[in-house]
Amino acid sequence: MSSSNSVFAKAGSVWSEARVERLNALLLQGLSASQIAKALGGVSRNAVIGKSHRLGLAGGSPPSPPGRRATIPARAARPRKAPVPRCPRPPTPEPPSGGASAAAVRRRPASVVEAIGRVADLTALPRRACRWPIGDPKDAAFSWCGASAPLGPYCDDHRARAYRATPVRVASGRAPAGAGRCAA
DNA sequence: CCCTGATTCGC
DNA sequence: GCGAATCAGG
Repeated sequence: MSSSNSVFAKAGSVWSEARVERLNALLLQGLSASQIAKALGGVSRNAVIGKSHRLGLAGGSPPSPPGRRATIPARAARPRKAPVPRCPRPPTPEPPSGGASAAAVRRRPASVVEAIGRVADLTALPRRACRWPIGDPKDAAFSWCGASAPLGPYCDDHRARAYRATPVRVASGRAPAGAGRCAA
């Protein structure tokens, strides 16, 4: 049974857990696929989009902001080789209930820095401060690490999680939003 | 022409 | 599952 190599994305894979975390964080911030792609590095914008779709964070077509697609998804991609009559697409059941989804609150900043400036008041985070997103950016309690990160965008603790695919979970799990603070 | 995301298919 | 290619719109 040589099933497909469904080896889940782990350390070593393109999308490690840490990578996916960043992808989610940046996506929630409203960064564009290209921005995220460049932020992560090594991945193309299409890769980011594809991954976001697989994660279930399929954009959401923000109709409000100027530009950025506002069309129906009933478009057929290029006929690569054969028209292969696939199954008819379901009329996309709309789950409008519950709270606002990630795509519902996404904004459209021009850059990461801009996103940081608007989401959280990081006026005190000019440089060498850990930029690890804590909690949901859309949450009022959202905050950034802010610990000393002289070697990179993240502090020692988060750097390990960002660059290493080792999900070093804290003893009691993850720190709750708001309480996210790195011991400087 | 630039950008964006969405979709599909092949690997 | 991942990503290039392509489409489509602003």
